[in-house]
Amino acid sequence: MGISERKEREKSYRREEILDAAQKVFFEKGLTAATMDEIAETAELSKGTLYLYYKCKEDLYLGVMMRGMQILHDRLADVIAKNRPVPQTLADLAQAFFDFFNAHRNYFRMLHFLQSPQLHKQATEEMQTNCRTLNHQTWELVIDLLRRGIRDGSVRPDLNPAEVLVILWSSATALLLRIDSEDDRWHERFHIDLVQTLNLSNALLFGAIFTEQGRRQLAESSVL
Amino acid sequence: MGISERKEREKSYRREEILDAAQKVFFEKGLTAATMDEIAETAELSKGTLYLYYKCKEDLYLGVMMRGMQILHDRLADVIAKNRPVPQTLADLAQAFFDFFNAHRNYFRMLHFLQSPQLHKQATEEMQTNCRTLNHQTWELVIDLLRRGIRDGSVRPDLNPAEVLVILWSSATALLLRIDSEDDRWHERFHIDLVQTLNLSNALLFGAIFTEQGRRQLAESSVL
DNA sequence: CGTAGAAACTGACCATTAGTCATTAACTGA
DNA sequence: TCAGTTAATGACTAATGGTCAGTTTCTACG
Repeated sequence: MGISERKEREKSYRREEILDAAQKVFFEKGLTAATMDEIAETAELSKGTLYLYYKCKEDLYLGVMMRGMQILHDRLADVIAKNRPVPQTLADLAQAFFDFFNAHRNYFRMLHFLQSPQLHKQATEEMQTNCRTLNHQTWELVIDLLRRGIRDGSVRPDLNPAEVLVILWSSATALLLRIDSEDDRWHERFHIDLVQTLNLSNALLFGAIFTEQGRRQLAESSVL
Repeated sequence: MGISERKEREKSYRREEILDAAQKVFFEKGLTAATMDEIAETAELSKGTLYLYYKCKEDLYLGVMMRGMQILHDRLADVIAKNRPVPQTLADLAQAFFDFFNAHRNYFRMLHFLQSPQLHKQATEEMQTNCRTLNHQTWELVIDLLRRGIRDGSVRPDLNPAEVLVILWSSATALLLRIDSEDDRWHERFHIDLVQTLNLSNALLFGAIFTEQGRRQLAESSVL
């Protein structure tokens, strides 16, 4: 019978509508300053209704955050799907991450929520698991790429791909975070441009994880 | 006249007592879950009195955080004061940071507060400035060391010391943050030990920023 | 139709808590 | 001893996350 299906559709549509409202408010105010009353008003619903669809404020936040994670995942998957040589693909991934950072700054700022137990402790286990699963999927994409690089001789075979991933990912996100919040200060105080520093960091790490052949491949394609 | 001086002493002593109480509560509960009432009770003062000494909850938090930053600063300064060769000193600094992370986990967890405008926006400008100044001082220590390394030929002269600092600092803190909150998950899911990964990260970056001579120096002293 | 029952929705209400301020207590100096 | 200053108090306010009894809307069936 089609009615229960329609109900399901409406229900998940309503969930998305609520996320739309939450996103608007979280983007403007951040987690703490955003209020459930304002989200309810933006969604043109009563506060009580929000709680029929999401257990708590933090779950709403994670819901919005997952949209951002999905966008990032898709962008990176696109890059990998192009199937260019591994070294060039890694450079493209770094660029895609940077593009995501610029195009979706508000989502980027939410991504660190998962990192701090202090903050996400209140979210439901289920929501946290959903986020982490998506995270892991994205990481697996890159790990697979690194494995390919090891097989084709462009990535050092003595390195564990998962270790390489977490090193690249951590240093990139840490520097982007600084670019987001401290770029001016580093410019004034130390006369450096953190975007340039991010490129340097990637160059240093790429140089360290590629084989001689991998470095040659990257240099050739970068020259063009 | 000695009385006004004694009053000053008592005032700053009281400020420290309040920080002691705040520290205890923040360590146990974190910023959000800690309440001013509990801090007041722990300090055996009324809540109103807290606000005579600190403008807001966030200032108290930053006050406690600065204690941690000072400890870290002192540890790193100690290492640098030993005046070992630059490459070995950098390795020692990495180890000292890791030791700080282990010995003062609660302080470490507070350090990321400054990074997120969402969070520290409410703290007074003055308190934020104090924190950043201390931060800069610590960074200057390392930048000076890197300059020395460039002069003595152990660090690549084509790199900007401030850029090298922020790369090393960011990747180290980012990995420590993951070790703190995600070590188990990385172990289970990807079968890697993030502490080992941190060492790998440092090794890769050191290899990339040292000259041939610097790498030799490090290898020699590490062998011992 | 009409109605019983289910599902969706509401907003007044509660509990918690950051921050305030009029009042009180303690101290100082003459 | 006392006027004036400084320190401390805690009842109070406003804001806000979350709840739930009651209302409305929808569905299925006689």
